[in-house]
Amino acid sequence: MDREPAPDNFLAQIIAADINKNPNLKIHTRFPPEPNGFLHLGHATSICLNFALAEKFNGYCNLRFDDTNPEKEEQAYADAIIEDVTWLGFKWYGDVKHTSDYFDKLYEWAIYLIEQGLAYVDLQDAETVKQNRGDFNNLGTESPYRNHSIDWHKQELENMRAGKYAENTASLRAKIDMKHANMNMRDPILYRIRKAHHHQTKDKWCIYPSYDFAHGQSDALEGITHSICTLEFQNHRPLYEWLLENLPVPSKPKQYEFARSNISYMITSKRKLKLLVDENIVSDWDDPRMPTISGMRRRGYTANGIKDFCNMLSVSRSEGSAEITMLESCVRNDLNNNYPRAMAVLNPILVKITNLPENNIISLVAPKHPDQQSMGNRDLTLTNEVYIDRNDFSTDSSLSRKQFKRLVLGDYVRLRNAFVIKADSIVKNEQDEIIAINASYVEDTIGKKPPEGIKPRGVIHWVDAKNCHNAEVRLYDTLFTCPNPEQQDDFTKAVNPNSLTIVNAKVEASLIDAKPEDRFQFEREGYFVADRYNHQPNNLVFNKIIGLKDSQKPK
RNA sequence: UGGGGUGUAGCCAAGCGGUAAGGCAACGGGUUUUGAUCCCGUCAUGCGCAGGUUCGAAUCCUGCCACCCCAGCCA
Repeated sequence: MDREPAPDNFLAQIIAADINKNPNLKIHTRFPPEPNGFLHLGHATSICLNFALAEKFNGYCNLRFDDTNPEKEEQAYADAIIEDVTWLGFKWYGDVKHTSDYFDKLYEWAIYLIEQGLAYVDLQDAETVKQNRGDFNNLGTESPYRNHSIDWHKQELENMRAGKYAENTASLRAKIDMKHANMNMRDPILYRIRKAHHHQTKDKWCIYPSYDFAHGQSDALEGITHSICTLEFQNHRPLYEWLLENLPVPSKPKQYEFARSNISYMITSKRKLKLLVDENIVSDWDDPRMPTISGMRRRGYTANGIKDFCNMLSVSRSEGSAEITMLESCVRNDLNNNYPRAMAVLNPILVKITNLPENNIISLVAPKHPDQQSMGNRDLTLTNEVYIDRNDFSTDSSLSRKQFKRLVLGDYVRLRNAFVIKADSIVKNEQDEIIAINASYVEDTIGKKPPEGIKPRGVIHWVDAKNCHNAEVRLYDTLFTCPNPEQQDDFTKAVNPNSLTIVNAKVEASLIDAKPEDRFQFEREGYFVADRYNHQPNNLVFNKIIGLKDSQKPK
């Protein structure tokens, strides 16, 4: 349970050194999602990193929506992101921020740059701009508008803002170097025309700042000290710094990049995730098989399990793919330590205990957790009819005790939290299928060792057939059959046809009190959660979160 | 192809010139009324490769190799 604290990652080391140099430094990070989709596991690592770093160094972490592209963004996504971050258990500093909160300031700075001779309006269309940028092997060529007068550029920027130009026919560009080896420095676009409705600024603007022109300045405006992003932005850092250097910004944040890991058997490409939803391969973005935060939540993964995983992954600059077993281990660990046990039979077969009177009801008390008495107990009843799992019974008496620690015809087994029984005979239907087992119980074995000579093969779970509930149980497996679906030519071909199986189970009586999102370990089966949306007192629905670790040897 | 990055066990990863942490996985064994948990143990003469510097190199130098990112008015 108590893992070694992870050693400081390279970012924590950088921050520690910065604080060492300047003891008054107040660390300020930020998580800056674009509200254009649902958050997934990849975002979780970024969230955990930013919030954890701020907390570790007694600083702050902002939540800022990077909303510079009105065509892709929606308030509904922003709302979902807020819900996810909150569910993970993080509290951002102050109000939720938006890059769009700074549009006025950004526009002012655009004019400033023109006045400094460092930006210009280019009236070439998008295609021409692209052509003239050159490529890895060919230098770019300067725009004919590049050296027009400052006043001309100021006027044209005003014209852009006033809506006098169509989309892609004019843009504001930084005047840097069309021969730069870094393509991002070849007079990057600062403002482009988008005649679209923005979920925050409505119809106030028809020109929008690019990511590059907005991000660093927003960081500076918020007093961000360490601006952490993923590796693909490395090539943007020189531009990030160029802008902060040439603008009268109130602070000088520093950008650092880290590698975001892929996880085996998962995809985190937004486009591909969307395809799964659109093609009805999954029910929605929060389908329990999805790697989205909301999907994992509905699946029953715990926020602490996910956070432990992000911590365990650590932070580096080398990209790779983590095994899903790491995530599962963290989730299982949290679930094992902190959630109560119950019994549920997924594939029931009736056992009649023939030496127990018909109307006899035995009351039993079982701990909710084997090693955490503080969780208390639960009540169970036991009558002459119980259900056990079909897989826990065999007529093959040649099975060794080691191979099959369950009920075998003619042998003994203990019913978990109850007495020892012996299977005496089976009942078959016309199709020659076993429909019931006749058994007898061994007296005085509740909470006690059986008498000499009686050695139960093992312990199996059960539910009282006369006092239990039906429940729909949804069993999940990985959404993909291969470990690297993202690398496949057609990832939909790797979709696991058996990623969802629904069974009708019998669950112990106490589970009638389960509330949506309550989690349990169904003993010997795994961890389950009452479905967030479909579970009701008159319609019990449980999702399998994850199985128990199973060291059973292959037969 | 020009530029920017990264290579330590099956996977993630520490290591910052003094003789390879930790976790996941796997495999042995012990405890156990969950084939779980828990506990013990095993698991890199080796750090992408080849040279060099040094008493000493995963760490420094040189040269290779592999992989990732960049040629959106996306972020």
